[in-house]
Amino acid sequence: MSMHGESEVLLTPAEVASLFRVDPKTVTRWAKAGKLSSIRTLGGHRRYRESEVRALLGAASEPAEGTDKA
Amino acid sequence: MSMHGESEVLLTPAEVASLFRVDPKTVTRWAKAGKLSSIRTLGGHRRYRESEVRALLGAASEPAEGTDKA
DNA sequence: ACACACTCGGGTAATTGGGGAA
DNA sequence: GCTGTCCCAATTACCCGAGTGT
Repeated sequence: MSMHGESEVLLTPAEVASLFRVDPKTVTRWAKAGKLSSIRTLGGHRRYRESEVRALLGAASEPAEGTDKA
Repeated sequence: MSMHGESEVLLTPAEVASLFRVDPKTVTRWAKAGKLSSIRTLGGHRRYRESEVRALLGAASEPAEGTDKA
């Protein structure tokens, strides 16, 4: 066996949906809306980058950060 | 130049499956469907071209990039 | 030659995609 | 505007036993 250790970890729609506590269809909508990048299998199913999902999960919108607009 | 002549890097079904986050059997199905070229070992096992796999993996839709260029 | 992991083949559930409506 | 659920068709995942690769 060879070890390259260079692959990007991809997540299935169900995985992402589970992480966000939403329906898999909703994750699909996010991908369609361009809010989330997706890689397609040769059969057309979507795979998502774990790193990107994690980043989005970590992006909290607490009332003490972001833009002080209003 | 990046030609190795006939020394093309080949990947095993498990390798390709890992890259696409699918089951090795699914990769086999892609090969049967002609969506992916495969080379057979003398025993009948399939091997895949890394360059081809990489090219197919590059088909990712990104959210909104190239817009933040003020 | 032995052992172990992987891949082969076929068949059957589960998931996903797309559209549309609540 | 956003999400969850319905339909149906396609794709994918897991079951087995047997052969291959190192």
